[in-house]
Amino acid sequence: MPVTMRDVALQAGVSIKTVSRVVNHQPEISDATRQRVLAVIDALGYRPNFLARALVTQRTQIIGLVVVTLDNPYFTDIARGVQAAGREHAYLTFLATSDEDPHEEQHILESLVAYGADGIIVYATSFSDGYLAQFAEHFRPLVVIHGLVEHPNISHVRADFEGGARLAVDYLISRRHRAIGMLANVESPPARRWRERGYAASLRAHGLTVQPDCIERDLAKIDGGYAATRRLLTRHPELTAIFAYNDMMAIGALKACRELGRRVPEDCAIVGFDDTDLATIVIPNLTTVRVDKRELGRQAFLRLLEKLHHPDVTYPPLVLPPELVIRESA
Amino acid sequence: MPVTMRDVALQAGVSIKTVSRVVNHQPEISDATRQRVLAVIDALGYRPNFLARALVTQRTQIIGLVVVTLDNPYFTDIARGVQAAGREHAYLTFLATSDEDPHEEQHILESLVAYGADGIIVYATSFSDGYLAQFAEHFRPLVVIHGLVEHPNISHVRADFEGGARLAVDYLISRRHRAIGMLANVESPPARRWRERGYAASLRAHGLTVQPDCIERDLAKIDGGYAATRRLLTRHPELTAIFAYNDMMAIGALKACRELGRRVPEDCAIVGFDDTDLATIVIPNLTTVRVDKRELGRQAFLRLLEKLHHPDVTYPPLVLPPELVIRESA
DNA sequence: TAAAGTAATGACAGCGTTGACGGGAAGTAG
DNA sequence: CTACTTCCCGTCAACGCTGTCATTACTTTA
Repeated sequence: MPVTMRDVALQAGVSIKTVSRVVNHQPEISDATRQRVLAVIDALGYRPNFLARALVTQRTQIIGLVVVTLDNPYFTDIARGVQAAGREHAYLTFLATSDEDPHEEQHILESLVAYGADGIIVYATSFSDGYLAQFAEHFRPLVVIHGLVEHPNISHVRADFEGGARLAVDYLISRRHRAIGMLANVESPPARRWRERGYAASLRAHGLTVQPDCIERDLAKIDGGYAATRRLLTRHPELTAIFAYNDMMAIGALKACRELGRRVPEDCAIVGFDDTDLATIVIPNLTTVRVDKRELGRQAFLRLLEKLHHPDVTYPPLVLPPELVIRESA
Repeated sequence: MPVTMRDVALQAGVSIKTVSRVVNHQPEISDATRQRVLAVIDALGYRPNFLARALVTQRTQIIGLVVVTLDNPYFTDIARGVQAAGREHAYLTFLATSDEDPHEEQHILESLVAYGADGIIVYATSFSDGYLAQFAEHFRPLVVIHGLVEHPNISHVRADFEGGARLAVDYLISRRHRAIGMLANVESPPARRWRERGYAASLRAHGLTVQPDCIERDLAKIDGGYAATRRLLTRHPELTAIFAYNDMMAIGALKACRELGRRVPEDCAIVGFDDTDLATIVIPNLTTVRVDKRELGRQAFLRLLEKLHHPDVTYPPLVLPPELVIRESA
């Protein structure tokens, strides 16, 4: 059914190779035959078969992007950054989500290599660290966003979460808050608790003591933020401010405060993280730490491209600086 | 670098075909050789090359899903539905966004067929209608969500937008609203104005006149909803209710009302559409028309699967019934 | 005028896999 | 003991394309 080069070649009275040359814009061909072949291609509706091409060239011009979930606009923004950058360099981005299922994540990675993706960008989840190390062993260019695994095949890109957290907490302290709680992600293993380290560092830097039970953990979603805030505020009613793991949790906190009759920011200031689009649709608008998500995605792609062209060169991790965005919630 | 079947075959002392049989779980093989081959596969870290396989079998087990944007959670939910259903049937879903660029959308479709996607699911945009018709001509199974083009290669899945709109407006009328405005999508060509038809039908059914300039158009985003509402409410201060094209526009309307000093729902009731996750994070929570987005995605995939197995059978469009969700904004 | 390009095309092999078919060994039946 | 199965495995071609090299037909240069 599908039209192949052979069909075109037969019809145009040239060799398959000549058709190939036309399709690939190779110069060593006369204008006359080029036109003739082009005409036949058009008439027959020929489309090159990338699979076959990829099989021989060993390059697919496809890169894979694996993220945990698309629920959080944070990830869709990153995806957009990657896709846009990829597009500019004639790469097609294959976006796949594991839906928080580590098993599925593995499956996706395997499929990606089986289909010959030229490179892969992974947003690291707590689950994948161990697996990634071993995966990098048998796979080519890999860029990990917010990853921890050191490996020559892996390039790293991240935002300075710790610095961002300091920004947030410093600000709260500058606004005379002394009892500041934190909403953390239960799923973060110790090594990934950058925000918590920033939170603690800021408190200490201002002579405040860090109380571990002022950090409440839950899923990094709206519901998790809601539940965590209720628990935190019942245990520590004296808190006047909360620093949240991300905007999702901050929004949950907002909801909890409303239910508990605490005005935001008067009775309880709230600072989020990521500066997703959600930050400006809730009331009060979220004061939050902005991460340039598109840039993160873009840089991830560029790093990948770099690795694609120069497989042996190793770059230091790229770290993007976050920025505090002051709005209404704190 | 990559390990091929040939390598495994050599190492195991069997033919390539035998390795192939093991990899594909074919029965006609003795347990002894199977174990031996398996051992070598493991030792060498062999991974089958899907590209090569696809080239000969003419099936990739990949389906493409093309949506306009991932900004609106509406689309990510649909994507999840498709991916989940695909997973169950051993299909990998390739999600691609055109970012509202019709040219890019075309490019994506072409790439998808070039890479041999077994089928494609497209969420129709106003731009693609004409192109899709012609595309369907030279491409196999295609499922279009909310599409209009009739073609034997195309299956249709949609939600009953018109019915949903009637639900919303009927409800507003039952709450004694008589002056009801609507926020519409500028980009919808007449044929796709299901919601507007539902809106008009409901008004008429209740003996109310439809005033065309009570329908204000803008981009179907938060900002668009905001701007449209400001225009609408200055032109028609008498309106006591607004039916919005989707939740995004409804959220924009919420913001506009707040700025204009109109309380929601007391001074101006607002009904959204889609029931995305955003509906419950804004204040007041959005009364909206629920569309089962995951189910929409799931059904789209199932339709595709059906077409894959029985290319000639044609099914009538599948239409999902929406449902009114009453919350706080109306 | 012969030697040496140069430009345009074709022949051929191979990318890694599978489908179709073939054949030998072992088992079963007559 | 022959004939017919069944089981296991191998050979070969092909999927649609590109890289390499050979070939032909002209030019150009000394």
